[in-house]
Amino acid sequence: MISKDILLEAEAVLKEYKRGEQLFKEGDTPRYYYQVYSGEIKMNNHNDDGKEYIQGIFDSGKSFGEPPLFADFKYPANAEAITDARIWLLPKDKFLKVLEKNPLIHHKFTSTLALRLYYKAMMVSEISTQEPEHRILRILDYFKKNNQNTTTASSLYKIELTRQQLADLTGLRVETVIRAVKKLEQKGELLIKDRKIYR
Amino acid sequence: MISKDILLEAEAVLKEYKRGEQLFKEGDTPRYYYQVYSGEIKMNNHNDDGKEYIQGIFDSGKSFGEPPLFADFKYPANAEAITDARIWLLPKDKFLKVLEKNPLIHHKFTSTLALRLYYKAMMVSEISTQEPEHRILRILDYFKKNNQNTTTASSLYKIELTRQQLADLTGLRVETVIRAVKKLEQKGELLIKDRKIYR
DNA sequence: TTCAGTTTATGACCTTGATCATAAAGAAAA
DNA sequence: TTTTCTTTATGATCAAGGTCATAAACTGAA
Repeated sequence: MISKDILLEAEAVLKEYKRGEQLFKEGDTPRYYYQVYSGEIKMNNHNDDGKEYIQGIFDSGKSFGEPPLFADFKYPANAEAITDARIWLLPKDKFLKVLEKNPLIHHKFTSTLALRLYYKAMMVSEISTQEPEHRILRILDYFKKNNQNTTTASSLYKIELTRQQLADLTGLRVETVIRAVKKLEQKGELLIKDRKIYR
Repeated sequence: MISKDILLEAEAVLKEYKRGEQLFKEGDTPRYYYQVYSGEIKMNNHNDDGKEYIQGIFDSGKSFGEPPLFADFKYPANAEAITDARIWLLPKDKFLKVLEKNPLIHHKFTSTLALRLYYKAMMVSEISTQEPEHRILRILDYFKKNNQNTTTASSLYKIELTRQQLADLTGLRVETVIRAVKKLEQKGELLIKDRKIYR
């Protein structure tokens, strides 16, 4: 995340996207650094018959799509607005200059990449070896740990994801997620209130 | 990858490991930067009933296990010697100092992380949405692209992986890989000579 | 307050890749 | 040059999760 003043100084612009609009697609050449000002963005892939895999969901303050700026490759996934959103766009060369001038910011990005790698290593291992309930608990715990408002000291965390999103994040089908979530509720591993999942 | 003279200057030591020996395991606190001098190392996870997932295989010149040094988390996977190996070990703090003093090296690592993220994004999407033959071709092409000796201009690349390793990299079973590989040979997508796969 | 769209829910059936068993070919070690 | 271990191979069976169909609950816009 780059602070507003540095973004402005580097001449970043705030662009609006409508719900469902695509920011870039798999295979595109990366030209900008993207940082969410408001709204939610997802990065995803589709296989030939349309099945979706969600690589990540990014909200206020989060950046996305930087990796190819560091290593010079095409986008491996699409970016799409989940809700109406406003996004900071900073051209690639200006972004790299900001990093050069600010070693601390550079270090922050390296650390962000490391954390994303952790998430992906976890997910790919879960998806390739674990069964539905295990996968779901894992991702719920991950979201809880990383999005838990530290002020909200409640031990119960509300999952702000639909069953479909949960499915597309874990490589499962909606029906499977629905059934697994119910099973997990019976086992006391989570709570369902007003159709929302709490963990 | 850090050059030999910088490694020596930072007082890195060369440690020997026997085939099958473990360098560190999931959950351990990271203390060193690791770089392969000779031999091969794999990073992997096991689920409760022993099924393995291989996160990556690293040979001469490659480093591994750095992400947790940048963002301060425990190892998400084990590291194990596939063959007898000699590995450079550099204590975490000395490694970070090397990066501070050498922005170019720091940038190189950021770029390495970005590339690994690309690999993982590709694999997790493949594993969660694509069928066996597709997954296998994808990883074969990835290895071909990234390990192809540029001098060996031959368009045929020899895969130096067993069917079992291919299975553990793609979340499949050996039998499935064997059958899929044969199917792919029939379709002319690859070649089998002396049990080795060429693509 | 009706209507369209989204999300959750549930049952029946099916398909793919896992599992299990067994064996042969190669490679490595004794 | 046997013996042991690893790797590849192949058939039979099974089960988990996908697929399909249908519907109810909820949301939000007209």
